[in-house]
Amino acid sequence: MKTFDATTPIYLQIMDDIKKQICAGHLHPGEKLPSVRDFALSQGVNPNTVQKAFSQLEQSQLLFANRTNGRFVTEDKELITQMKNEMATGYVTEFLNRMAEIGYQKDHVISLLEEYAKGEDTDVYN
Amino acid sequence: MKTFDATTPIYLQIMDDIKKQICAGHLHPGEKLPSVRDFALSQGVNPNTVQKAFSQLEQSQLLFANRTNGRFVTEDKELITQMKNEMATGYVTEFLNRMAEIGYQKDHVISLLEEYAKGEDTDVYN
DNA sequence: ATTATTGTATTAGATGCTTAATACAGTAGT
DNA sequence: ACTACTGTATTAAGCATCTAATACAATAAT
Repeated sequence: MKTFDATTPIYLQIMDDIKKQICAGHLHPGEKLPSVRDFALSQGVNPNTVQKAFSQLEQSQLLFANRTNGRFVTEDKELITQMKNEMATGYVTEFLNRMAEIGYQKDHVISLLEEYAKGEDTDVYN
Repeated sequence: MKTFDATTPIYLQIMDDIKKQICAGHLHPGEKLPSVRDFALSQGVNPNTVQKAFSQLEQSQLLFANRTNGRFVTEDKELITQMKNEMATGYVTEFLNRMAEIGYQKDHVISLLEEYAKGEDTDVYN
């Protein structure tokens, strides 16, 4: 049972979660996903909402479906690393843009980040 | 005439824009804002949408309204710097969380950022 | 005083997201 | 063959957002 941000469509948040889990390696290439119904149950949302998220991820080749066998993560590792890079650069540019919009130039941003990096270090992967 | 993200309510985007402009110093304490109608016209949205955004910013003390004289930016500079800090730390933590979620620990993030910082430097303020 | 401009309120309709309740088709497991 | 599970599709309802068209109240400008 996850909590969702009320200001963003749930199906988009589900898509984002799955993409992140694939990027992070928590979902492996070829791995089977829960069924639409099970996933909906576990997230506390309607199966239709999950179906919408899954089918859109399928359109972008990240998932593929066997008619009655279930849905699986793509086995195209190249596609996955590509997506990971795109998401990373997207986050970076969005972050720098936002910081610039409120008056922080890049030097300040980096100093700020270095402080935060010293603070805690709760990384598990890599 | 701005462009809005189709996946986020317009009134929230307007609120965010104004908050950023106040943080960046593009809108000064006590400065008068365009009228609801003018602002709506300039942004290509409905006056009701602007009214919603403005009135919510008023609730958080960032703006105040004179019944028929218009709307103005708060003159509480302390409040503004406080908001700026909150937004900055919010952006930083959100950014680091996102990067961690896709498998980048903080060391990598900083290296990445330093590359981007070298690339371009289009800062105008500070 | 009159006019124009301000914020504010109301009603109605269109659209997208979400839920709910079903139903159908294909296939793995038995 | 039968059962259970899979993805998929459809219809209806509720809700928030957005737009549109007005209207009212208060005041600055004239």
